[in-house]
Amino acid sequence: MTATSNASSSSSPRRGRKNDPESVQADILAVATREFSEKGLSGARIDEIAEKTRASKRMIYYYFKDKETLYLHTLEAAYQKVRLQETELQLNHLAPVEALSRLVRFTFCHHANNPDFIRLVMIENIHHGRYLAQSKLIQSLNAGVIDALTNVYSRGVEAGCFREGLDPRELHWLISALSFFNVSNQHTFSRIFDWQQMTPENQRKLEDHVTDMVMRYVLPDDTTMAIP
Amino acid sequence: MTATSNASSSSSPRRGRKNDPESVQADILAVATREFSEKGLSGARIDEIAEKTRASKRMIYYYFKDKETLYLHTLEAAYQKVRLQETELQLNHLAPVEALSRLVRFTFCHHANNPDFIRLVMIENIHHGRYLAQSKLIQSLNAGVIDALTNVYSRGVEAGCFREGLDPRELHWLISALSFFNVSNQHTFSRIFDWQQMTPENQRKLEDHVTDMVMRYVLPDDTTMAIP
DNA sequence: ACAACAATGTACGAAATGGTACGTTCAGTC
DNA sequence: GACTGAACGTACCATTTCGTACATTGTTGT
Repeated sequence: MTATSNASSSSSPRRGRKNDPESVQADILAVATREFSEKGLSGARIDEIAEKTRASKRMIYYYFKDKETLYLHTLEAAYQKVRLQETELQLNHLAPVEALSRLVRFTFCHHANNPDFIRLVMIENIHHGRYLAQSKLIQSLNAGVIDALTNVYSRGVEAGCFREGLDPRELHWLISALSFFNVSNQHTFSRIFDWQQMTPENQRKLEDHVTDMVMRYVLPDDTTMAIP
Repeated sequence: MTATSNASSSSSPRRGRKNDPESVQADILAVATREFSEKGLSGARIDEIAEKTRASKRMIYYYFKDKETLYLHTLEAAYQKVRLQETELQLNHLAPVEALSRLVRFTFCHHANNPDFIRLVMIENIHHGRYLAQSKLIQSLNAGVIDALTNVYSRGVEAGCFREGLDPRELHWLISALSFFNVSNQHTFSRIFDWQQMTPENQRKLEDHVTDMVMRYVLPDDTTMAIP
């Protein structure tokens, strides 16, 4: 994210060059991400984004047309970044039980470490997913997650270590719900129940419990517990 | 919620009366609830609330001082309404397993039927729970939920039908997470995974799976499943 | 009946905010 | 080195939006 950066695949060093459009766009997007995720679509201020950017307000409209379009780009970039990290998980060469518990723990930690993304998704849900609906990009990005889980689950069923009859989409729904809620509702939950849930210790506990919960749900009824 | 309503304990019919402050306040609060839960704190417009109210904009500031104060009152009223419904559950005279599954199903359905409340909580979390922190009222309202669950759980442990070592607060966290996510993330989840999760049929399925999941988590390891 | 206070309507002010008009500089091309 | 289009800066406009000043009507106690 330094001054002489370069986006996309083609790397042009841009030594001593004054104009650097890619880096300007990336900078705007980075600032916009923080701003939108902090204040929401209606709460974010273009002027404030402009101030915090190396560029000027004029540039925001030059590259992104609209406040709404900028928001959409922000959302797309956030999903892209997240899904990129997810594909780095190699679950195929792990045994089903280890693969699933690893996936759960990864999702839990990943969400915890990307609160900006979580907040953007919350905000997008407040807007009834209207902007996400406009994005063909995001739709296509997310097929892989279900595929990976379907693979792990069916391997597990075949090996007899998972019970039959579960829908991978619903399984993903459960894992997402627990990992998402951990970040999304941390403030109200902490304050109401006077429980510092974001301390490293309590986060470790919650990660264990969430993993435990998913495994208990998937394992056959007669399995004795020993969750990785 | 008709014109001739009456707030608090003292009931004065207010026949043929022109001024009716209680009803005006209630009306403003009702409209504000819809508006804030739909658009958020920064997205909501006082002028729009005023238009949709029987009263005028002047009255909003007369009774509620601020946009922010109005929002806080809205939040408090929402919590109050919700917790009131929750206390109607009588779990004491049910066996632990039935009591817990009933609590889970109730929470799930309750959240599903009160999307406005869910959205207000989402919005409040976007604001880091700053307004909730100012409200002594809400803090005090919520102790009862944990108490009820603690009671059911410890009865279950004593009867040998629940396993030991679980924290009722964490249990409540898990139940809330699943029930909350079902509403809060319905839009992004439906669109991304092309799954109509809010159809009555899929809601019934999810309710069963959520209940199933909680019960499997709480029941001792050697229990054979037959979830109510 | 009348004072005193609560409740309400109308119109307006001041600041914030999304967006643009217009001009200037940079960098590659012939 | 002139030309062209992309990249960028500055100043500004129009509208929205929160909030209020001021006037008016209703209600209650004595």
